[in-house]
Amino acid sequence: MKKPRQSLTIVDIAQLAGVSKSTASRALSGATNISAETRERVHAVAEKHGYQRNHLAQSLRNGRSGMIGLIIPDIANPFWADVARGAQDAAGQNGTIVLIFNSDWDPERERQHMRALIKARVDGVIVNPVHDIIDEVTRFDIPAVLIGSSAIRFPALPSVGSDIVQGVRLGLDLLFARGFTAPAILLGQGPRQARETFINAVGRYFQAHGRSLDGLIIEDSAYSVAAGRAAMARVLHRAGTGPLAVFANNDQMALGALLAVRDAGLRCPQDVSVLGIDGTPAGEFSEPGLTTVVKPARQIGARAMQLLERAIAGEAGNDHVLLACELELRGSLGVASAVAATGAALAHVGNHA
Amino acid sequence: MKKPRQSLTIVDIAQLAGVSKSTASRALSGATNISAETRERVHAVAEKHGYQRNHLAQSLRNGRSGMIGLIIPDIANPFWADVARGAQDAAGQNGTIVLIFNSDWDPERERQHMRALIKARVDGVIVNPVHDIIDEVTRFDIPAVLIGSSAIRFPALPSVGSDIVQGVRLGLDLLFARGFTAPAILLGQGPRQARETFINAVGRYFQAHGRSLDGLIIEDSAYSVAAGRAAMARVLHRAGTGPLAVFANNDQMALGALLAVRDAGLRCPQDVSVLGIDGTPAGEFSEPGLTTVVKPARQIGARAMQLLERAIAGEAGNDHVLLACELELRGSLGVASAVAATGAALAHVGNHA
DNA sequence: AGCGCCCATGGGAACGTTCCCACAAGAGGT
DNA sequence: ACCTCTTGTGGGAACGTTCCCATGGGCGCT
Repeated sequence: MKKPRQSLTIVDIAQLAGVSKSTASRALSGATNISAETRERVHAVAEKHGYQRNHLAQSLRNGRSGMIGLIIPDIANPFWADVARGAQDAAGQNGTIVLIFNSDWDPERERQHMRALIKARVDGVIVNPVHDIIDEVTRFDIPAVLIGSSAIRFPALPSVGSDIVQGVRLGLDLLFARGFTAPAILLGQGPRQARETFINAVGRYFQAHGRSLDGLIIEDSAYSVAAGRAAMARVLHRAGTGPLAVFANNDQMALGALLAVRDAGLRCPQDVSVLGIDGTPAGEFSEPGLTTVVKPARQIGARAMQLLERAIAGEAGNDHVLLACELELRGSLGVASAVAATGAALAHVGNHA
Repeated sequence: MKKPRQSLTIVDIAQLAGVSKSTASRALSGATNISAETRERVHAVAEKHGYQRNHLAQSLRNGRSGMIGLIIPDIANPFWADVARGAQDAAGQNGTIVLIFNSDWDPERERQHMRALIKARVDGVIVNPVHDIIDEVTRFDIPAVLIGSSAIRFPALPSVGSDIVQGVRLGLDLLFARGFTAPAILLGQGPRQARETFINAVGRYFQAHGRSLDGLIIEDSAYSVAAGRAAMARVLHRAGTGPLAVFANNDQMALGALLAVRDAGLRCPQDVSVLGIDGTPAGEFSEPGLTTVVKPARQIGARAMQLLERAIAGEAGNDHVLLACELELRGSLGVASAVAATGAALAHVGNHA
């Protein structure tokens, strides 16, 4: 019953169906110039023997591997997992296979992975660049799409990211509507573009409202729960108590802020309000639930895949797509006026504007 | 400066280095029978021109694609993302590429992905089987390793999973130590093996302690937050108030249980204690933090990869590896004796034993 | 009825690599 | 000095597919 170890080839199928390998190839690849009857027969034989065309040989011959590479920081990070999932779903529709690599924010790893992808002869790559190391991409000039906020540094390549300006506007509109017109800002660490993009968006928003960032509490930190917790402790120390709100540059920091509030013996949202940005699933279960600006992770992956397909097809156009964020309202953001008096924190920063 | 679109081949490199393609191949593949001097020269030329051997051609010729397939339910699920990461890290050490596919718990998708992997000529597969559809694996007899609790249904194939019996023992030991000798049990839904494995482990534990499951509140549910929340509401209804503890068959349900406790106006852990199993990151930020039995997701992936490599190498041995779980102590599990009186729930079930 | 044309098919080359075998040159033994 | 053994190298076949080109038969057109 079981076939011998050696898998059968298209020549075997051709013989079994009584045609040449060329005809069998035409039948299986869905070419036009073949009679319906022959096509059926070949398909029947192939099906019967469980034959699958060798993708390697196919790729080698026609120069298309049907694979694309995806380099992200870490698949175990929920945001990037969602991006990957979006890309995979979009790719799966044409039978394209996605090769996922984790850079771990390490330029050297990124470079190694790039080489591996070139070796594997992927048809294109989607990269969240760690640094300015897109040399490899441009060097082998392979179709590429950039994802994430750092894409802005490479205007020559198409890119997809979340619309941080719009997302920040969403968040600040909500904060302002709730009466928090001088929120503290928690920022991530230095070199990556994300920090820059975020604080610029905040600045632009304030400018549009005839104000400046002067007087706002802006705390530098890092993109982790622990760092956010520590940073928030510093904020609370600086601000005193009162109807304070904080807008963190990612959900991890926001969750840390939640913990810091509790550490200080304060309540959220009664004493301090917290707003995050990302949309991490953990925000659903914190107490209170984290109100946050959710980035369209899955759509970013899907859209990047679409753009890449266009690039591979040679239809140029290096678009820079920014996808809209959405607000997820949970319990961590209260109302400033609900607090008895205009608190110290608000008064403290208010007179600078 | 920039090379023409057509990437250069080993023949070009050979010519440039003044050797034959055979020699160039030997130099690049690290074969032994070649002079050190020639090897250096070829390598230098290859490096200079940014040449990368065509992995497709390589694979086609020597029958090894250097790729393995990984079929998991969903990469966007943190547990499976961790498994994937573990497998990737282990694979990366030999330059093996991991192809990740999401079955979404759908047998039809699983089958499609299996076919895609066969087509891509992967050297082996790691599968978390949705159902009994391992026909495809056995049909094409490709080296395979199973992961997850359903592996037990396919004794002929090597497998890796978490040691549920040990994990449940860990959890119940803790519950018993805290004075909860009759915890309620929240179970996931039917067809999958996980439910069976879990409840059997619980039964075995009780049996070892000279008791039976009779009288325990066992609530059937599904593996989601919403389902866990609803199921916990039913448990609370049945049990009345008191020093109740609940052991859920996954963290999602446990998080739902936390919400249900709050819905009912009760406090955790003062009134009700909750224990989960999985180790989902969201459990860190719930209020209180979720005490849980964490499954060794990353190690499962890594170990499965090792086993698969052995299987590919032909070193048979279909081991069934079970990796130990660990306890993560957070706030959701209290102490029964801390409650004023022996509560109604405990008394209710106690007399059945 | 004859001519050309299209359609279905078959044969061979090619994709880029590795493997097998042959061969030359030098070393070492009798 | 001859034979053998080793070491480095080159030439060709092979992996399984698709593409290009050639061929033959049927059909419509003049």
